[in-house]
Amino acid sequence: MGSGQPRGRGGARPTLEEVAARAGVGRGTVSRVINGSPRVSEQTRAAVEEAVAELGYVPNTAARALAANRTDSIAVVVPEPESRFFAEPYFSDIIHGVGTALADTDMQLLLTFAGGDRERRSLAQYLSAHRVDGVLLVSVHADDPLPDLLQQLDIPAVISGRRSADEPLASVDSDNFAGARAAVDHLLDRGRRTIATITGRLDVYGAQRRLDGYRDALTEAGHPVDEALTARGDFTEDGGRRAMTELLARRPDLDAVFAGSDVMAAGARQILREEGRRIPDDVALVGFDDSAIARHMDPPLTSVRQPITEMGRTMTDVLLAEIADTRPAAARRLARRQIVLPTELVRRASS
Amino acid sequence: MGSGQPRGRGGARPTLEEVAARAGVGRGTVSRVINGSPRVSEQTRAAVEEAVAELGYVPNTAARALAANRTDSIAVVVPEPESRFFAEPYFSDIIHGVGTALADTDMQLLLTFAGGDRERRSLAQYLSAHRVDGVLLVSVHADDPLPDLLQQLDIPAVISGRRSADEPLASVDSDNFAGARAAVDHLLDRGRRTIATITGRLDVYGAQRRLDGYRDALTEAGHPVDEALTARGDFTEDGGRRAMTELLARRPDLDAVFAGSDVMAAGARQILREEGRRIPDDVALVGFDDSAIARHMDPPLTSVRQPITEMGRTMTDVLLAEIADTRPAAARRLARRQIVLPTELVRRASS
DNA sequence: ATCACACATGGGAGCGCTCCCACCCTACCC
DNA sequence: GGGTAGGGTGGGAGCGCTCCCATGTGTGAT
Repeated sequence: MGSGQPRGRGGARPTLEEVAARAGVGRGTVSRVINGSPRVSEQTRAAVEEAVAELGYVPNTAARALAANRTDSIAVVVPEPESRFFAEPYFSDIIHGVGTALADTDMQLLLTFAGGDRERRSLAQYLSAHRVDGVLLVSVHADDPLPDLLQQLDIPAVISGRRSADEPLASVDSDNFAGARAAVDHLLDRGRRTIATITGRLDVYGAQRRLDGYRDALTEAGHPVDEALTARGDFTEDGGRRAMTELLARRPDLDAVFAGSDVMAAGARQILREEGRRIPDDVALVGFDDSAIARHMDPPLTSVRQPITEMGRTMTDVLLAEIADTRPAAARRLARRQIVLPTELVRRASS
Repeated sequence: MGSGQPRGRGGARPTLEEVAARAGVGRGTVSRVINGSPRVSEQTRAAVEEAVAELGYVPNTAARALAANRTDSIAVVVPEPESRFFAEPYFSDIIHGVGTALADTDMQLLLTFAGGDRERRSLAQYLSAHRVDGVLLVSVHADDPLPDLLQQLDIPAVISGRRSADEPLASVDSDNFAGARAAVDHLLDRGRRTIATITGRLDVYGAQRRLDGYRDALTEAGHPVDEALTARGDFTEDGGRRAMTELLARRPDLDAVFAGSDVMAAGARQILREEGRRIPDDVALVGFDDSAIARHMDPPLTSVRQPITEMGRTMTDVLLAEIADTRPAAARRLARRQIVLPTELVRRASS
């Protein structure tokens, strides 16, 4: 169909101007229709829409971005070197949630990879230059410069895994504290009394909160918190093994372990088995994340489920709201939302 | 530093023109320097680079895209409704590989979610309108209209998981055939003689190739292929369970199972255990994918590892090469590359 | 000294859109 | 009947860049 000389790959695509000509109206009117402005009469709108359909017109994003100074796209910053983020199921699920939230809009999703601190610093400039409308930050370290830079540049951003209790950026987290409490309460219910914990890296706020929850549950139940029952891991399987070995050496009488992640629980399980401890008969084991590992472990692992997909969706919703917010920067700053989503204990055979 | 009235969020950013003024040269010259053209004298280049550094200039992507009719970005199409793609470890690893390959370039990565066929159809138009420079297609069904549409629109694309032996698009796959052969050869080596297989959905070409490899290994070893030993799964755990139940009913004497995916192997394992068959003593089990599940299963699952991250990297390299190729469409079509990457058998306790 | 040519450079003309101002026309009011 | 809104509309003026042509400017051959 249609001839006209093709201009590069994909052939020529109709422009706003051509739609306007076809519909017998001006450029401005077509623009108004495309952008859903109410200031267009019903019949004009119909005529334009018909022309759009006939020509198969789709607006040119680049031109729109240039003229309107917005990109209709947001970026997810992927902390590349950290395998934890790429580890199951975090990454996929977050992205899935983001995708779901974005499906209703015509926003695009950009994936950017941040390496070390140097790269992160240049990334901030990069992001602002590319005029991404907003940024989703996941799994950020306490000393990461990126969040502050984004705030300084006044680029809307939402963080998952807040850096501290008073995170200045909008944030969405799961309730690590309550999740840990539920896990430990469950172990107490099961009659366990010597409950150890393997923590994640404590410079990750969420890991600290899980430890807090563990302590709180014990204290509230009237049990003293024995520091010998706390071992520090680093979210890796190997760290889980080391921590478990340590715990067993310090307190051979322990009868339960709450691990700050499923992966660490897997490492712990291996040591427990090597040492001849039966799960759950001798030692009950509970993890955190409810990843695929938990379901397939032997015995299947009781774990605290985080609503990760929902976190991705919520983050996106919050970000879109921030982007849409046209009030002055100060007002926007005050309105920043800190959202905490509930966790859920999934009981399986390991406890 | 600098005043000037800010224009929207993020403040005003320097333009090419300002850099040119600062360096005392014309716009064209700055453009040449930015884009690495050789037709600039050494000292002019130095002057421009200094001005760029002083001003912290970063080119405006939208303007560049509009003027040059290219976007410096590629899209990964995510087949959203299929959980298989989001399942461990495919998605993360592919993306990881793509990110690695993109790190050396200044290309951006766009994630687009394709729902049903309708959405996919409109997506093609969308992609061409957004002027993505190229598209990465993963996990495509035999009857997906998107690949053909992309070809029709002459948008560079690379597919992973080719649809058939004569895939017209450039493709990158792992060697499913050889991987399956290696798995079955390994079982034969172990002295197993009644080897069953659980296939994935056979409208996925890779699943068919795995079945082919299974048959080929048996035939070559002088064993007849017994159709009763082949059961069809669908890549899900539940499908694995159903297939295993079927197989056990048909051939209670089987002594090994080659599953077309780790997830299906997990399902099979569950049935085997319920039926009182010990792994590997009574029945040896081998999976495909070498996912986290395989490492954490009990006993750890022997599995065929696919170099998924490398596939992502290779796909991206091929795509970038296609984008850079300026020859006429016909010549480009002829040069399309079909790459097959080697798999590797990872031996664990299940066999 | 003259011509030719390559190389380096400046800047006009757009890319396709949004924004906004000016304009027109049709009520509606005094 | 004239004045006044105000909704509806057209189109100029950019957004910041690349492309390309025109214009120097220096070098070597004639």
